[in-house]
Amino acid sequence: MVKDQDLFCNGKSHKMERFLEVCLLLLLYDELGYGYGLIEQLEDFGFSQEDLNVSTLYRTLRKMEKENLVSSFWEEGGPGPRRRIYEITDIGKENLDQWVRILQIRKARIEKLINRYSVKTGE
Amino acid sequence: MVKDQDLFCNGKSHKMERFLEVCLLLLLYDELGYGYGLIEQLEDFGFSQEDLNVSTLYRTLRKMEKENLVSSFWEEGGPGPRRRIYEITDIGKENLDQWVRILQIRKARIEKLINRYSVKTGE
DNA sequence: TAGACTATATACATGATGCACATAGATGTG
DNA sequence: CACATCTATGTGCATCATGTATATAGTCTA
Repeated sequence: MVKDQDLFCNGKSHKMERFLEVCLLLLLYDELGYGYGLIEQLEDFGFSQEDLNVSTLYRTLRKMEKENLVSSFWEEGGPGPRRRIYEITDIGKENLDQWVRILQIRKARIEKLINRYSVKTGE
Repeated sequence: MVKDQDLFCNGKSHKMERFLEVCLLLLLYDELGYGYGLIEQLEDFGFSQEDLNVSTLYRTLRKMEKENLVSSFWEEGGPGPRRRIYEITDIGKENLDQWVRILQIRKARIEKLINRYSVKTGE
């Protein structure tokens, strides 16, 4: 019983479909970024270091580039291993705008459900 | 360009992971229900008739029963084809409670992102 | 009795994500 | 110099939730 609850509340259920993608767009809207470096910045959006899957991060960035939401280039002469620097495109900015609208709808739907539940359980 | 936008905003992107499941738990928390009949009630939670996938609905209910979140029985002597009536279990109620907590976290994360975006775009 | 409607369900495909592992250059240490 | 460690990027396979298409079967109505 306790085991199942633990499993259920282990943080994996907190994931939201394509939320990472939107966060990345917003971060890159501010400034250039590269995969490994974005990990820290993602903590602000509720992604813990353990939570966040590095493979998913890189895969997502590559996918976003295929869809022309971001573009990338190799950093010249920085310290350490070379970095692929990402930059948001105009299409990416439009896309972000649409995502925010979608998230507003999601938020409203969640709010409605929470309210209906709290009414039932006696506020 | 317009085609891509249409594709992006066609409602499919409004889906939220396992949100249907939580809505079903809440509806069955109120009263007994059966698959086909629940479709109408789901409109309250932002599922349009077109949107909502009947296969997904039935599949989800069966899955929930396997996990002992709901139990079911065949209706006796009602009108029309026989209905499988679903009922929430105690485990289902606990589960719903946990889901609501998760949704509160999701909501907070979405809010934070929306706020950061609107600050950037000039409120 | 033929067709439409109600109702439930399965088979196959897709898309997002997680886990494990591969690669490779940079840096530090004995 | 040799070796381990850290930074950084990526791929292959598995899983999970969902969508599409289709199957089945009883009921109601013209």
